Amino acid sequence: MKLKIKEYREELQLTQKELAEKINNSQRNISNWESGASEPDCETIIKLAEIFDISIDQLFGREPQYSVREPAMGIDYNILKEVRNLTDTQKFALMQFLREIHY
Amino acid sequence: MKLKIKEYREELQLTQKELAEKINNSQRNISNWESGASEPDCETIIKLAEIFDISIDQLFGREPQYSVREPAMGIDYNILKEVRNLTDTQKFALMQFLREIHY
DNA sequence: TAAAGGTAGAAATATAATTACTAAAGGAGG
DNA sequence: CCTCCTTTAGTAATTATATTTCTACCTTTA
Repeated sequence: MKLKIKEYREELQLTQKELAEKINNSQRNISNWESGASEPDCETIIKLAEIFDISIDQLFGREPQYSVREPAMGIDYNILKEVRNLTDTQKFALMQFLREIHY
Repeated sequence: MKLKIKEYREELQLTQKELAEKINNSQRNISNWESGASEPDCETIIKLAEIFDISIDQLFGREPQYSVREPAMGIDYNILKEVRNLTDTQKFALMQFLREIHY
């Protein structure tokens, strides 16, 4: 069984190493899971679904289950969704804001 | 991680042995999975969800319908990278900013 | 009380996951 | 073109975990 880890990781533009750090695991394990050489345990499967903000069924490559209630979005995804809707001018303002946050 | 195998098995009024036969496995393994002593692999997890006629999320003890989202395509790479490096506190500030930015 | 069905303890074994080292592949910049 | 750097994956050793086997303990029922 090969979970759809690579697909969702790349969607978030994370490297294997970055994803590994987010779930306290090794880059090599991410590689193994993505290739199907091994499988993450159930606890890790949940972590992955949470980071990708998808259902476990989706991570397993099954049909998404359409939600009736408000989806429990992850904070990263909420931000990305907002950013996508910005105009170029607003994006410029956002970049300035990000610079201020850093320094 | 303890999957909700026992609950759904009993709902179907199956013994561990009967369930084991349905998925070509041993009674002892069912026992181990139910107690949390071990975990079934991903392929078996799918088999179980199919026999119980539930989502994998339900088998994991999550809400029947968790979250669904569209693919995050077309995000500006630089912004995405910046956002990812923020602390949680900074992310909250950013969300505030994003809400204000489009009035 | 005996017998049968259902489940789980303990220990040995088998199998799989994880790690560590490292090399290949692909880009960025000199 | 060359070199450095990043990203990913091959191999093999190690570690961890699942699985098996044998069996004992319940509970039910005749």
